[in-house]
Formats: sequence, C-alpha cells, structure tokens
Amino acid sequence: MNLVHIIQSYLKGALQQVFDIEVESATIKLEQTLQDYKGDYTFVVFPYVKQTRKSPEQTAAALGDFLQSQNKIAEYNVVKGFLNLVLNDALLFEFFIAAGKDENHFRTNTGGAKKVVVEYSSPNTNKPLHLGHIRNNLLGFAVAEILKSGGYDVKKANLINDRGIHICKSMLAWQQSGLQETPQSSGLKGDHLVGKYYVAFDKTYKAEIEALVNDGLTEDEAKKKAQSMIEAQQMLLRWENGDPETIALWKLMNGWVYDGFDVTYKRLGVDFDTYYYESNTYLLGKAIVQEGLDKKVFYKKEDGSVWIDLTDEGLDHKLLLRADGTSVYITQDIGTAQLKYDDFHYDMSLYVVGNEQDYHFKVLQGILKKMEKPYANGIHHVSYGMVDLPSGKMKSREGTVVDADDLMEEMHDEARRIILERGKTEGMTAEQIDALCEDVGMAALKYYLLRVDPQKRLLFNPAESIDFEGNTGPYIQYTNARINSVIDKAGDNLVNTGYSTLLEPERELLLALHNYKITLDKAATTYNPSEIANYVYDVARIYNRFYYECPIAKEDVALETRTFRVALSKFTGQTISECLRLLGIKAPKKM
RNA sequence: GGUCUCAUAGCUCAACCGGAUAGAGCACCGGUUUUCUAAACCGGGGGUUACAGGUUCGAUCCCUGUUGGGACUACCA
Repeated sequence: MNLVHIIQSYLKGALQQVFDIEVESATIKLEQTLQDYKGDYTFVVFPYVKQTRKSPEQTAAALGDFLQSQNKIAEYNVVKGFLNLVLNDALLFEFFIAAGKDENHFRTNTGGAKKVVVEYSSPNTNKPLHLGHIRNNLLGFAVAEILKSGGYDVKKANLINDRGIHICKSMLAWQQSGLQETPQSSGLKGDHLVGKYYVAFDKTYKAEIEALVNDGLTEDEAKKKAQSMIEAQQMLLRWENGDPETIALWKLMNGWVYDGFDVTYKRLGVDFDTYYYESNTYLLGKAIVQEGLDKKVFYKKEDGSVWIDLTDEGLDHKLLLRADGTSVYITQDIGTAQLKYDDFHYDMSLYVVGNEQDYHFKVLQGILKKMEKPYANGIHHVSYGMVDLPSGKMKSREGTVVDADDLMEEMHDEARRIILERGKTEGMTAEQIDALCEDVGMAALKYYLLRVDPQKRLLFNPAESIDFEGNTGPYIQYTNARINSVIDKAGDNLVNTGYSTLLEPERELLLALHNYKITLDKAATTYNPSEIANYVYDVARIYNRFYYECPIAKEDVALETRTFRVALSKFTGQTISECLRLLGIKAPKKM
C-alpha cells in the first residue's frame, strides 16, 4: 500500500472536480511536509495556477476544501502556493496493518527478474587490499543486495587481475631474495607477504634509476634501462610463453594472495557467486579483436597495432592490440564482457570501479556498440570517487595507504575500548563480547563509507573520523538493540486491534517506515547505497524521539496504546535490520 | 592543450531530480534519567550554497563565464 499513490489519486480527483483539469495521477508531485509546518504531505500548486485561473492561495484552498469535505484528509493548511495535507489517522493505521501482514513488504518487483551481473572488488594480486578497495567492496556488495531486494536476479562477480608486469615484479623480488619465504615460514598473511616483495622490487628499481640518472641518462631512459625492470619484463615474456618454472612460481604466489584475500573478504562480509581471471579472459579478448577486424570495425596500422575510431562518439582513437600482438587492459575487458554474457545472458552488467576509469568504460561501451554486441547497452559503470586522507591521496608507493586488514583490526579495538567503557556487557561471555566488538567496529567503518554519495570523493581521517555517536553505524545498531530490549520487556504476543489518536512522533515514524519501498527503489535504480544509509539513520532518529516521548511498556500505558506501540517498535526494528542487512552491517540484539 | 568531474555551517555529510525559513552529525554552550538501554533526547549559536551573470512565479539544483581542487587524455592496469 502506497500512501503517495493514494494522495495522488485524491488530488487527481480534486483537480478534475474543482477545476476540470485532467492530469495523470503519476505526474502529480508530492513532497513530504517540512518539519516546521503542520502536515504529512505537501502539494505544490504553482504548476497548475495557469489552468485554474486563480491565485496560488485560492487554488490550494479550493483543493484542500474539497478533499476535506470528501473526508479524504483530516485537515489542511495553505502557505503561499503550498497545500499541506494532514492524513486521516485511519489511513496511516491501515498502511501499518497492511505492511505488517505483507510478507514481501521489504521487497519490490521493480527489477522484473532481470538478470544483472555486478562486478566488484577486482583486485590485483601483487599487494594486499587497502581502504580504497574497502569502499569498492562495500559498495559492490550493497548494490548487489539492494538489487536483489528490488527484484533483480543478481550474480556477484569478482574479476581478478592475476597476470601482468606487476605480479612479475613481486615474483622477481621474491626469487632474488633467495629466502624462500612462505606465509608459514614468515608468519605473514599471504597477500601481505607478496606485497612486501612488491615494495622490495620498487625500492631496488628506484635505486637503479637514481644510479642511471647520475650516470647521465634522462629519467625516462633510466626507467627503461634499469636492470630489474628488464628482468621483470623478461619474466612476463616467459610467463606468456608458458615457461613451467615461471608458471609454477606464479601459481604458488597467487595462491598465497588468494588465501589472504579470502580472510579479508570474510571479515568484510562480502561474497561472490563467480570469479573471473584475466589470465583466462585476455585471449578471448584477442579473438574478439580479430572478429572486429574481420567486420572492419577496427583497423590495423602499418606497424601492426590494432585501433578503433570512436571520434563519432565524442571519444578518440583507441588502441586495442599492441604492435607486438600482446593485449592491453581494454582487450581483456572486451573478453570478460563476452564471457560474462556467455555465462549469464545478462540484461545488465554493472562494473563497480573507481571514477578514474570513467573514460575507459565509455570506450568499452563504444567498442561493444560498434561490434553490435547484444549486451552493449546493458553495461553500466557504477563509478565512485577516490578515498582521500587528510594528507591527500593514498599512494601505495609512498606508503600512505591505509591497509584493509590493519584498519579492521583498529576498528575492532576501538569498539572494544568504547564497549568496555559503557559497561553494558554484564552476563556476556568473552566470545560474545568479542563478536559484539567486531559487529560494532565494522558497523562504524561500513556506515561511514556507505553514507556518502558514491560519486563523491570521500575524506577519511583515521584519527577522528570514525565515531560511535550521532550519525553513525553504532547509533543505528543501538536503536535496534533498544527496540529489542523494550519488546522483551513488553512481550510481543499481543494482537493489535486498534489505535487511539496518533501522536506526532507516531505519525512521523509511520511515514518514515512507509518510505522504505520508495527508498529501496531509488537506491536500486540509481545504484546508490547511500540512499539506504541516510534513510535508516532517519528512521532511527525518528524512533529515538518516539521512544523518548511515547512510553511503551510502562505501568500506566493503556493496553491498546501499548499494543500498538510495541507493534510499531517491532516493525521499526525489522525495517532497521533489513536496511543494515542491505549495507552488510550486523544488527546485534544487545549492546 | 582537450574532455570529464567536484565546490553547501569550523569539520564530515544531507537536501525527495526546479519549491517554503538550505537540514543532520561532530565540535562548542545550556538542559533532560527515583520511569522501557544516556551509544539516547531537547534547546542555543553557527550559511551571501566558491564568484559573476542568465533562464522563471520560484535556482544549492538548469545554462554561460571566472576562480580553485581532482581525474582522464599511455603501445600502464
């Protein structure tokens, strides 16, 4: 049951009866009445005054009068051209009863079971995950869950970039160290061990460049002639030629990284239905490039390199295959897009990738369109902004990255500090306390990253940015735990039969709860989890006010009122839990 | 140079796709608990929405320009 639709139909009728104006119900714009005015929904009459031939005030008053005389609304007031409507309590209550009975209240069918692949995470296998990856993973996971609730058939995919020069750098440095270090022997998590050698390579490489520059080479020359770079390139060639020793080392070290990633993913709470590996897809990409050449969509330069002309799309000429026949990044993405389509026959294919690749995805779509691939129009780049630190951008080479594993550990510790300080852990086992610290710490981190519009850059201040009070994950969790507690006290086996006049906090809460489906659909169609994050905060804030002002399980509360308020609390708890679930945040029963 | 993007309270973010007096949190000041979890609630101060024009009943939102950040523009990924 959708209150907005109902009010729209009321207004459609009123416009017709009073002014003889015919409009589509869906085109009638309604807003929620602002805090400082009396009312639930507001209708702006300005767009209609030309047809009514009356002043905005007269128009609004005439419509309000009509609706009230028909008993469609409880009351109304007019401020300039704004018609503020107060709904009948019975209507709000009807919504509440209907929603409570509806098993599918937390789902919509907007997606119409369309198949959608959500690719996210997509790490390189030469170093551990950092804060930027965390944003990516949380966004990807949440977008996928939101789409599922919105009625889409979703597959989560992780495209692992497991080949290339960067992996060879780690391999080379590991080999040269001669230490034969393993995760077991070193006690290091696999991805961190491999990352350590990636850093080691870079150190050596930089020293070599400096030496060459001192010998009189330009920096560009030095970068190409440095010994370790030459060796890394040779190793990449050996890899591409299938040299058994190189492949074995590659498999060994990638295996360590995957083990490490699994631990990080598990702690982050993200998962995947399927994995793709660039080592598998780049060859398919090459084959499709050949197909494009045959179709004359691509062209070959004299040096043998392959290009596409996208100038008619407002883009540029783009290289698809190097002169030596090796593939570039976009070649692999062409292959992966095809492979995904072969696997799932998707209607939509989302790529959760940073906004630094906006151009890349325009090019990818342009290419697929020119290839007349059936899936070309379904691909969409879910672009998000970089995560900045107070010191500026994160740079792995300068050691200013915030490591994902370290950060999660710090959040856990910080949560523990605060939880012990509050001293509400009576009767909990050490394991339960530990689990709570994890849930609360991760909630603070996740909510902080997800509440911001994905498109925008995000400033992360490790020292002070993660709070546990106010507009935060733990605040929302706390509200839910509070609800849980009050229901425990009051008992929830009462059957709701009626209501007395709704108080302001109650109707405000009902309207907020009613917004769930509207918010879900908006989040789903815009691929924007921050809609859910901001919404659930709103619900929690409104509930806390209700909780403070309206006694629920206290002695002197009439049974009918108590029953209604318990039911309202329970429904609020369900709504909060559901939103948190969409965001990958746990909802502890007690905290 | 070209293309794209961002700029809102001291700080971090909202603002329901053009609507009212631009809202929250943090920080600061003051108040609320013999009563359901004070990680809560209420109140106060704090804004020329970067700047200048334009479009219209109405602009933080759309258009143009300026300034200032960022990204892309690699035979890197």
